[in-house]
Amino acid sequence: MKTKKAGLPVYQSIKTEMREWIQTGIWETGSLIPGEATLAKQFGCARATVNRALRELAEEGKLDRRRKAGTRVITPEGRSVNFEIPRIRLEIEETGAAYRYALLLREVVVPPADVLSKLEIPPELPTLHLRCLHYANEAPFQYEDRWINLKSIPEAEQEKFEKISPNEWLVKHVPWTDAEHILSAHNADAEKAELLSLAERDALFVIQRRTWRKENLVTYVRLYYPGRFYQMRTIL
Amino acid sequence: MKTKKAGLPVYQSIKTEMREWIQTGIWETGSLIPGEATLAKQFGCARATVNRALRELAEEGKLDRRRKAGTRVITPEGRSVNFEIPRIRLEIEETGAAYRYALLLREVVVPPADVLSKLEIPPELPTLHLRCLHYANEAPFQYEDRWINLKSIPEAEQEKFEKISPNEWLVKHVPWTDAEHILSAHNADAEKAELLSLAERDALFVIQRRTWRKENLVTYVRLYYPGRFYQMRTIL
DNA sequence: TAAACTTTTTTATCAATACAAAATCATGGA
DNA sequence: TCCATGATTTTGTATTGATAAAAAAGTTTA
Repeated sequence: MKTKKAGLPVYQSIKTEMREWIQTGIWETGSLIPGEATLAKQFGCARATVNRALRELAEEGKLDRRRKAGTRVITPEGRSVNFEIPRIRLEIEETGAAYRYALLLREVVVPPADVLSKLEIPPELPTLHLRCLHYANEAPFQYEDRWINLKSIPEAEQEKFEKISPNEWLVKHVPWTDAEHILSAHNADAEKAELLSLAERDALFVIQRRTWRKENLVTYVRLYYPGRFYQMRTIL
Repeated sequence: MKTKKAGLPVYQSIKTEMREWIQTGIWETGSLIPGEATLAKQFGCARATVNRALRELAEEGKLDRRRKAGTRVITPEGRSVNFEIPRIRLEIEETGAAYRYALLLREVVVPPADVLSKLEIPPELPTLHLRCLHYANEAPFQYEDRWINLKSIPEAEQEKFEKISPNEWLVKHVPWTDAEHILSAHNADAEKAELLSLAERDALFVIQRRTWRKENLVTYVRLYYPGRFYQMRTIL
C-alpha cells in the first residue's frame, strides 16, 4: 500500500493517497474509515504521522473526526472559497497604473440609522465619517465610504486624512483582531455614478467590512467598485 | 511567561499568547523571533509543541518561516477571507422557503467565443449547454447558465436534467479536484431581468465557477443573483 | 574577485510512547 | 423500559529523541 513519492514528506504522500481514495470512492462518503492505529500499520509509519494527515484532511473539510466515534468521509455542504482582498494601493500599483488618493469629505457626526445598526454604538454618539476616492491612472477605481468609531480610536480625530488614506492609516495604527465581510451588487445612484464616472444605475460591486479590535468595533466601511471591471478571483 | 489557561491545549495557549505579542507589537512586524528551541525553554514545553503553534500561525499568515533563516512576523499584504458558497437548494431551504427547480434550455452546441475561452477546449467541439432557474417560494432566486464538457463527462449527455439540477447531478456523479471562482457585478439585460422578475439594468451579483477533475475542465457556470438581495458574508 | 564547496544553524519531519478527553457501548439497578 | 454509570475505544495532545533538508554564512580554490 505504500506509495513513496520521492522527496515528499510521508504525511503528505499519505494525504494525497487518501484524497485519491476519497475521490475514487474507495472510501465511500459517509463511511467509517479505519482507525489511526490500523492505518499506521498499513502505511508502515507512526500513528502521529497518520494523525497529522487525517487532521489536515479534516481541516480541509474532507473528513469528520470524533473521539471514539472514529473518522468518516463527508460530502461538503458547500464550497469553502478563499479570496484575497488586496490593499487598494497595491491592487492598483500592481497593474502598473499610477495610484492617487483624494479625500472628499471629513466630518464628525451622528451616523444615520442604517450605519448605526452596523456600528454597535449607542445612538447620538458622534462618529468620524470619511468619504474618499481612489484613482488608477486618474480614472476613479474605488469609492470608499467609511465610519470610524472614535470611542475605540480617539487618535483618529487628530488625523486629517488628506495625505494618507483611512485604510493605510488604520493598518498602521490599529491592529485588528476580527473582521466581517459582506459582498453584494448594487445599482449606482446619481452621486456614486458621477464620482466613479459611470452612468446612473450601472452595477457596482460592493464590499462592506466591519473590523474589530478585541471586542471593540473599530471601523465600518463600504467599498464601491465599478462592477464591470472589478473581479475577485480565486483558485482553490 | 506562562499563561496556562485551564483546559486549553498547550499549543493553543501558546498560539493565543503569541498572537497577542504580534498584535501588541511586542514582536515587531518584520523582526526575527527567537528560535524554536529558545521558545520551548521559555514556555517550558517540548520543541514539537512550539513547532505546532508556530506552524499553525504561519498557516494563518501571521508568520513567515524559513529553514536556517528563522521565523519572522509579517504584515499581511491583503486580507484572506473565507466564504462559504452554499449549494443552492440548501441555501433556499435553510430560510424555510420552498425550493423549486426549472430547466429552461438544454442543447448540445458549439459554444460562443467568450465561453470557449473559458472552457479550455478546441473550437468546434460540441458542448452541453444548460440554462435553469432556481426558485424560493416561487420567486426566482438564481439563474444558472452552465456548460458541461462532454469530453470530460460523456455520461452527462444521457441525463435530461429535468428533475435534477445540473449542480446536484454533478456533485453526485463527478468528484472534482479544483475550482476557480470569480465574483463580479453586472447589469441585467432584458432577458435576465425578465427571468429574475427584475427591471432591466438592475444589478446582478455574478459568480463564475470553473471546475476541474484532475487536469480536465468539467464545467463552467455563471450564477446570477438579484444583487439587492444576495449577500455573501463571512466572519474571520 | 568570483565561483564552488563546506560548515553550521534552524526549521521540518518522523517515530515511539504516554496520558488525556470524549463519546460510545454495555451493564446493572430502579 | 429507561436511566445512570462505568468500562472501553478512538482521537487529541504532549514529550523525547533523532534525522533530514534548506539556506545562510564562511572557506577554499581557480
